[in-house]
Amino acid sequence: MKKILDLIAEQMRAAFESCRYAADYGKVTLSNRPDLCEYQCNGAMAAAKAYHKKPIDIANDVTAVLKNQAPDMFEAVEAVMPGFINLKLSGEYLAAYLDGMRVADKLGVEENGGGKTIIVDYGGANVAKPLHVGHLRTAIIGECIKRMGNYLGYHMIGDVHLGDWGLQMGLIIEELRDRKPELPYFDETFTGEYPQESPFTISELEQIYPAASARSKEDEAFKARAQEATFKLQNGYAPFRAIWRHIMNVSLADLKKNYGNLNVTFDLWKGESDAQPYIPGLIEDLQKKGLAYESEGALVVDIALPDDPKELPPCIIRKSDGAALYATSDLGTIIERERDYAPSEYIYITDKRQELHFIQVFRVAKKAGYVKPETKMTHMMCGTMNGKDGKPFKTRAGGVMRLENLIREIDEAVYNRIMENRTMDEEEAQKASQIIGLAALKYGDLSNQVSKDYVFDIDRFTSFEGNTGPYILYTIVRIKSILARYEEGLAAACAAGNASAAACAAGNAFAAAAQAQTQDAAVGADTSPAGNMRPAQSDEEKSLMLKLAAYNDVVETAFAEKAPHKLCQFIYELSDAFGSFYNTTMILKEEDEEKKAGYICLIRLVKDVLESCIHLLGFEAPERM
RNA sequence: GCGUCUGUAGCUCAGUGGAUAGAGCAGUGGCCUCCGGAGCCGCGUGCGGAGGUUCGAUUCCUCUCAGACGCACCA
Repeated sequence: MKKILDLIAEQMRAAFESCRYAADYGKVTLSNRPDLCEYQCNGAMAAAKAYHKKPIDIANDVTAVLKNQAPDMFEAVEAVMPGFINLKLSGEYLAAYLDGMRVADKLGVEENGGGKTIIVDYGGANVAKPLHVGHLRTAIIGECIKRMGNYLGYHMIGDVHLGDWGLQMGLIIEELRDRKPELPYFDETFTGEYPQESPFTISELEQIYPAASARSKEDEAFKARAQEATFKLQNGYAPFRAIWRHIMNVSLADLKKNYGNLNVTFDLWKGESDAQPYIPGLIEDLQKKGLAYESEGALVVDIALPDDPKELPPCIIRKSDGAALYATSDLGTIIERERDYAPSEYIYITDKRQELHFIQVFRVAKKAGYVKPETKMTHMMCGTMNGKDGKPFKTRAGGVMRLENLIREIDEAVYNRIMENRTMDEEEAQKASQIIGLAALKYGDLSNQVSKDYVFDIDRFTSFEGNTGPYILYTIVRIKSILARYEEGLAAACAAGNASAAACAAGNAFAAAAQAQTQDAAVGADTSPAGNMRPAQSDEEKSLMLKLAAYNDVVETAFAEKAPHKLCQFIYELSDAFGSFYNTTMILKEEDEEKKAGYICLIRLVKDVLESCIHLLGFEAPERM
């Protein structure tokens, strides 16, 4: 469906043109004075200079034409000093637009992605190290970007891009040697098949790594052994490769579980190790192209561009000891991705501290021609998650908070809130706490601008009041409850025989449609015949309807600007508009059945839009809370 | 030193080249013969500072102050 702003702007542009002004002045925006109008055009003021006329005269010319040109579209078209053109949409037009949304695929959001492939690199977990709060933001934001892109018709490929090739592997191997020297991996004379069974469980692994890491800081000899082991692993030493595969298997299963708990999934579980085969060729190629040269013993590539304000440090491709590093492996990964997917855009989502690294990698990739000039390469820089003290979030003891523990704390906080106010059986309360807790966590994060640091406040995020995830869910649950009662009412009326046959049929069909609606509200369209949208009867209803009509625009903008917080802001405003409407309108008590059906139709669309949005954000609503 | 990001209400955050800069929390007052009151409706204070561009700047530009982060062999 066309966006409502575009539909209005089409009329506005035509009106400017028929008054012999350039159509470009007919830009229409949402009003920033809702007390005066719903939409506005400021083009008359911009045009005043070009045509040497008073803005208000231009505005008057245009409004006169517009009124005749689209009499059914507007309830009011006004020219106001100094030259604003203020618009109010007609109730009929708005209702018809919402009816269109209701039955449209994806509630009227157009798929303009054209199936273009976009690779989203997010997550960035390290194998054998537990996920901690530092991994939270990128995972949540990346998942949302991926979902929005898919919804808009892009082919999004999410890659977790694991840190699976570093020193931590050598540390684990050597620690394992000391703990279990009897294992065949450490017997140099062993010639048989290495066991399929892993020599450690995930909980052992989680114990081994921190121990080894701590030890390496004090024990130089141990650290040297670990470095040696890492080197051997990277050069294909079979026993260590076997251990590495065990580490990978055990750790990956655990990571999948933990990301799963966050409703975060990846299409690819690639890692730095996958880039290794490309590195020798990469280095050779960069040298052959004359881009890489030796500097202070290392191999580097200059990345300067003519209009740089200041010279940027070159990108190091190979250390003076001959080892590859971060940038090298990211470039190797790009080569593989170009070969396998040739995406039209890359989106990397990481902590903002890596900005320089990505500037370097992007420039080398473009300069060497690994990535086409027109391919977009975007680095979404995330701010850090701080505690209430404004410093990076830590546990009470001052350590790094594990993600699992953070989630547990949130779920507990939500559980306590539920139990304060509701009686709910234990099992349902636990389940609801997890669903609501995830919403609290994700909404708390996503409602902030990506690039900014933000304060993580458990009490605020898990509050059921104000601009929070739980409040959004609460709105959805209330609507569900009303819809369920409406269905019951129809069924009861039918059974009692005091309703028309048509109403009964409508009721049954409505119930069937409700039943058929899938969990994935993001694609559901309302095909129930339970009445159509009706023109708004009150200011509250009109505001709600106007807000709904902005849905497709909001989703498009949120993705284009890579700004999930705009989606959050939208659903908060929509929930708020629903709250006002609900408070002033008796829905189920309405005696006029057609009117009532219209209300139901409206709130059902509100629910569908809200559910669709939270699905894009990456969480779901419970049935009750 | 250089660079990037960020300074908006007591706190946490939105926002725009245009009319009176918005929410939530906290504080305070009101609304239930009513569909979930975990709701709704009121009430106060603010664009770090100084210049410039513009008919109009919180928004764009320059300078300045403050904070966070980054500046070649970690990832």
